[in-house]
Amino acid sequence: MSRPPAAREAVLDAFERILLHDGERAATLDATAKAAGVSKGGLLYHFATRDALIDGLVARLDTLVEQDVQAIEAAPEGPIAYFVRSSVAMEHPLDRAVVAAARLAQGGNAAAGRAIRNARRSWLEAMRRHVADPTVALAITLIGDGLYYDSALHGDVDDLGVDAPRASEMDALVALLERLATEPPASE
Amino acid sequence: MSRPPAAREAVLDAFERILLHDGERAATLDATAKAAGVSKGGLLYHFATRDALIDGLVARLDTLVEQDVQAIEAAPEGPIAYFVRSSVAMEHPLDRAVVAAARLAQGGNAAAGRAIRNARRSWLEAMRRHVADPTVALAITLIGDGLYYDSALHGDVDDLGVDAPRASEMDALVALLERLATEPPASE
DNA sequence: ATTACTATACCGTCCAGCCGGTATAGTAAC
DNA sequence: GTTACTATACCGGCTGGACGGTATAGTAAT
Repeated sequence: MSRPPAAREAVLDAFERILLHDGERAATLDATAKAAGVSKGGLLYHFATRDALIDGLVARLDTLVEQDVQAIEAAPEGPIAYFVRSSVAMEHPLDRAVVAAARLAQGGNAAAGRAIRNARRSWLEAMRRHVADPTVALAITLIGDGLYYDSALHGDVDDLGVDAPRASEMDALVALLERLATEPPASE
Repeated sequence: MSRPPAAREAVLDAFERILLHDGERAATLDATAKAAGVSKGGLLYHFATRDALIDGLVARLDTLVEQDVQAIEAAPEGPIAYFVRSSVAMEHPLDRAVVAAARLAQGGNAAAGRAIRNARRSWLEAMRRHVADPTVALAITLIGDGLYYDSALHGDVDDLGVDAPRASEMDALVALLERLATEPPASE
């Protein structure tokens, strides 16, 4: 084992970045290699096919989701606040990986689809563990999905402006959901 | 006008269908023409460029959204139930157009992005008109987005199975949201 | 005669994947 | 401690096919 691979992670980062910013159509091998500062041959050394590249990103997502579920359990501000707020934080590696994988899943890639479904299931289960009313747990995860969807519509990180929830709206939303979670399951 | 155009709508339908089912990468001019049962020349007769095709779909979405907002106001089951339930009905022309446009928006198309933002704004405004608490209105539209996002992850119409909300869950969700909407704005 | 197409051939560009080559570093015989 | 070899990491040019778009000649409904 002679040289540590420098290109591998750089390629994965670049692929993710292009998927976020410009969509799947733009995420070609050439564009990815260029953005990673790697030759095309170098890219293909690590990922022999485009599908292998996708698999690499999916593997990264899987581990990040696992970590996130643990973070939800351990969050000092509580699981609901942590989950809802983290669904709009597009600087976090997890959120970037989720949106990138979602783009690939929508392009028909099976592995990416499986990874996204797995993530959603993990989150729903985590919420169910902390919220008595399963309907409230469902509502919370759906709101998380909605926030992801919105974030994903603005390729750019800046200008979340017009329709993305403002800070005060997010505060009110978190407060509403936490109130619902502590209330008795109420009328059925 | 000597002959009514038969291919135009067929092309738009096919383009939408491929976008839903296989993603933007698959929605090429050749594939669209073939799926519409139209020659490539015939497609290009109506839509001179790929962007023109997208504009056609965007225009269709705009009118459907306008109609939907009126339907929300007039819905006999109430605006909330109508809005939430219609966000998972992927057989409706509106929902198909929304998801198709979302795919294009994520690919970086500006017109599609504008149309999606316009739709979201229209729905949020409609909910605000019918729900006293603006935070509840926001939560409802986010849940709508989340349901769209989920639907969009299954390219297929069938097999919404595993993680899509079941009928009973949807009933409970609608009941929860309607309870929230009629309750006083509560603790602030 | 105008409109709405079909069918086919073609062009330049882009893309996925392949391949021959190179650079670097560790291994080990002598 | 130099020589010989191997493995890993990467470069960059190439090819065949697909894609967006153009062009043209012809057909059929109104």
